[in-house]
Amino acid sequence: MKSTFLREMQERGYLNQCTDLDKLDSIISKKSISAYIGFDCTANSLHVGSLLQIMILRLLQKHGHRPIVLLGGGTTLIGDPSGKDSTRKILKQKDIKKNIKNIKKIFEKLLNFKSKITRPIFVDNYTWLGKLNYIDFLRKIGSQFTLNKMLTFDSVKSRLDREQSLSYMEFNYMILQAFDFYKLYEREKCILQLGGSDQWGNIVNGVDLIRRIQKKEAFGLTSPLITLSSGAKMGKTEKGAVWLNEKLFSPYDYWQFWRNSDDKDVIRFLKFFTDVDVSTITNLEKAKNINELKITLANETTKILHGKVHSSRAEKIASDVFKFGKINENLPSKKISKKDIETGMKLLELLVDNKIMNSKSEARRAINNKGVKINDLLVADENKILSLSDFKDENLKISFGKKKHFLFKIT
RNA sequence: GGAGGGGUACCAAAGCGGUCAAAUGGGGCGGGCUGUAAACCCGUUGACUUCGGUCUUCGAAAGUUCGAAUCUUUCCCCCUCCA
Repeated sequence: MKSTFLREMQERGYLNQCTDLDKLDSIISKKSISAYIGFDCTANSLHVGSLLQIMILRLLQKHGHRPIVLLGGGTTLIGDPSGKDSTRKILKQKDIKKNIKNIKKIFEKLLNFKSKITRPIFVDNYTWLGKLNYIDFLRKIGSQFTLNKMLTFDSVKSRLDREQSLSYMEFNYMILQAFDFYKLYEREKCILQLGGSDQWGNIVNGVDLIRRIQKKEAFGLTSPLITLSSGAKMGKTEKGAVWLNEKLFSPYDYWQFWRNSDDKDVIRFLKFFTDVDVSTITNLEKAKNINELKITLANETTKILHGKVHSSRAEKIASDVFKFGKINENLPSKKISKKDIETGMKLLELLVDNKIMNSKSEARRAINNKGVKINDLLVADENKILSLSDFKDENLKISFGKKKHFLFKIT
């Protein structure tokens, strides 16, 4: 392969399928191009499930190409049926707008805005989808699609095969996504659409549409869907999704998420989710033991998203907590008033009020299962009432299990 | 349109008048072992509780009964076969 971009894509394991790899390679090795990935705006943050796609955008920049981030303000109003059993709830436009704003902030942290050539472009497809004229659209775009072919697409077929209902609205999704690509080709000279392998069908439609209307060639390139070695989908933990927004998922938790990776995933993840050179990773693999590698993984991934300060802080907290069992000042901490303690605060209430536990029953259970510690001392009494003597230097560390620690400070 | 089968907790699946807050498996959580890993073993898995109990839950609603996840009626949804 000639182009540095595709070569690194391959080295890192990002390549799954391409409409015409050789031709794309020869174009991309000669000049800088624009490529786009579409993101769904159903939630007000992206989670690790989208991270691979973002890494690909970063890689584009690294090799001198311009990423286009398409935020699907229009298509989210419709809902992509790919890979889904049932129609998902339809969001209000107001909520989608809010989501777009928040998601954009994540990209601002992850992408590079310094170079003029590779500075990302943000587009919201509502800009053009929102003002489509139905008749014009059917005549110009709808005429290019045959029902015969549309019915063969996996996203459609699997629904129909299982006799799950598929609304006419959702059925149109693929046409809209194809139209997006066509629009971006027109507006930004975007000749490449990237995406997860589940997007193959949608992407190919866009490539076809550009060929038919513009008589020009565009390309589609997909990356594999990443699963954990356990077979589970990436990005879910006991706490729910691993969000990229620090308000929903703290840098420390994010660091811990990577630190807790399965042994078998570590090298793959270093290639997928860090900027470390593949050759360096190969050397690291020999030089470091698996736990050191996990720390490298956690540091590198956290650095990319939250910055160096947060990543080294998280590492410090972790080593204090796990290696030395110390109370680290930087643990997520909450304040608690002296008065409340003096008047007798129940441990159960503290646990539930601070969302450490979801209910008092759950908290009771945890205590009875020997899972709750105060300043590293096991709590035996489920009805324990906190007193000032439980505090050590005005600090109260509550641990749930071995990994979750919370700090309370008296004020 | 006709015939049959089914909707049970996070998921799968048993229960088919009281002993059912509901077997079992998976998942989750906690403990043990370890390396903040995997595998394995143990415990736990509706809520509230003054730990006596109380309240809510088996697709929805109404009913029979001292008593219903279990029986009856109506409604909604899903699946299989035939047309």
